[in-house]
Amino acid sequence: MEDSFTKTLKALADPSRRKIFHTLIVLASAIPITQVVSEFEISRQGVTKHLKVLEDAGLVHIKTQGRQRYCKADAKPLQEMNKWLQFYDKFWDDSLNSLTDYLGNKDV
Amino acid sequence: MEDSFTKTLKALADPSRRKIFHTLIVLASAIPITQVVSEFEISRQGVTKHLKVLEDAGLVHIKTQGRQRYCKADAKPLQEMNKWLQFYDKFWDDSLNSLTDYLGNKDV
DNA sequence: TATATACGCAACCGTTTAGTTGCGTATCGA
DNA sequence: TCGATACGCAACTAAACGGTTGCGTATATA
Repeated sequence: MEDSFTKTLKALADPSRRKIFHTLIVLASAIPITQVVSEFEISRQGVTKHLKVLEDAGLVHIKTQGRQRYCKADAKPLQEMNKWLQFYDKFWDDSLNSLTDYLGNKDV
Repeated sequence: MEDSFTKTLKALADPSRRKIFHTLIVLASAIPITQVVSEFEISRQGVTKHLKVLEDAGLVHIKTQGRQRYCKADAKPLQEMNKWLQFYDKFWDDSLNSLTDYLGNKDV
């Protein structure tokens, strides 16, 4: 299928999903889908779809309890993103120092 | 239109574009589109489209010189990504300490 | 001047995406 | 047991996406 990192990026590339993820992670506790829906202007099915994408990326975990499905955010997949970024931080300040550090020519 | 952060994430959510970006940034110099194309198995127009998305996200800068268009990667938009991530690193180790740090209840 | 090179633009195609509506069903409370 | 609640599943739609092909054109070179 698709690698997990691509899944994570795709999941977070949508503003609605970022909002849902943010809401859930700040809430820090599991809440039923209906309650998630009440925070947004999208339909229940719309939110459910977004939650599925987030769940597929491991950014949200859902467990059923009775007739309710509790959602909880999980930031772990972001670690991979952070790791990915760490490679590029050598480049983003545009300074020759960091670049030559990467290239290993510290004497230049 | 679309906010810059969403553009950045969408641009990088595609594996081909990540590869192009990576190739360009490691190369550290501006190269013509044709040369970029030669590194991949996608058609020239495919690569051009990807470059346009990357350029629109500020991850690549292109300048014309004669009949050639030189592309150069720019990691600056990644800083915004890094900043975004920094908010969430409080959550990804799952420890109560970091969470309570965020909540400001250091005495709990 | 003729030819090759390096591109842009536009059309097209199949797939995915973001979102909706409709309907069915399991669970809970009165 | 009956109605409300909390959902899933499926179908649908309009738009975007990743990629292609065809054609036109400016620039460089022989």
